[in-house]
Amino acid sequence: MQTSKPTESELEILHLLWEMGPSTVRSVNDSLNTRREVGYTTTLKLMQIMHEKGLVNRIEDGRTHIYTASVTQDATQSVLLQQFVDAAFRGSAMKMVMQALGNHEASAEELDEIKALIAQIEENKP
Amino acid sequence: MQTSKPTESELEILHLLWEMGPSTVRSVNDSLNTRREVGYTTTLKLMQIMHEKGLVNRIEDGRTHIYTASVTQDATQSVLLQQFVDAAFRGSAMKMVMQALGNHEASAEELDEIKALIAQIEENKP
DNA sequence: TTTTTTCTACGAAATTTTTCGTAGATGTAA
DNA sequence: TTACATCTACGAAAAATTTCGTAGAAAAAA
Repeated sequence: MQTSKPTESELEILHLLWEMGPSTVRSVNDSLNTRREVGYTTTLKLMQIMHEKGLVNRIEDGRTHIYTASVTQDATQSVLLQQFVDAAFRGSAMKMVMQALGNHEASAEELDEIKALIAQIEENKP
Repeated sequence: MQTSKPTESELEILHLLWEMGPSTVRSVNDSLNTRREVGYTTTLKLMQIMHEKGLVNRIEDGRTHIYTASVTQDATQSVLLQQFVDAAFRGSAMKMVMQALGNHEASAEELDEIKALIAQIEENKP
């Protein structure tokens, strides 16, 4: 069940749905507009397209529709990550990780988290 | 000097230029065609656009043009990575790294590399 | 020299993504 | 009830990206 890759705008909406849970077009549009100006029917159309693609579910509540993401954040990010690594790093996830670690100012806690994860991976395959 | 974000097709060509060094449109198109079918003038047009955007340099060698990438692989990947992390992980590079490490089967050597990098980062800011 | 191949320039078609206007239905306020 | 606000559906414009055809110049082959 390969979830189709969302476009950038669709991804923005997915993030809001993951964050806010079941939402109307109105509330999604309101949230979007705290970041940038978008017309209501623009958001509506996008969410209709996402529904056609199966990225979101919707139920009718009287006259309005309530939308929820039908793909999980983890699965979506996993697909996007894979495609990004292929396109930008020619498939080398490790090179990408190294670049990310190098660029980014990681806190001590974050580094500890990563070390713990690495230790765990190493345990599972000696 | 922020290098403009290349599109996916442009990125594909940049990878070839990074790999092959100075190249003609012909040789870039030949390489592309080992992966998928692309018309010669399609590649030509793309490289002309990339030249306008400043993504590549070119010099004339008689009738033909020789192209080279004018942006480095590291700088480009850095820009792309930043934008990808923003769009797909809401800015959390560490979450992305964790996901990448979790998804990907990393070899012992690769994990060692990462551990070394982390150790180095920790040294530089105690 | 004539023909054929190979190059760039250029414009525009085709495709994908984003944006919005309009219409019609339904609910809400006056 | 009438006027106004809000919702979906729909089509299509606008913008960004990708693709390719044609023309004309220059080189290579015949």
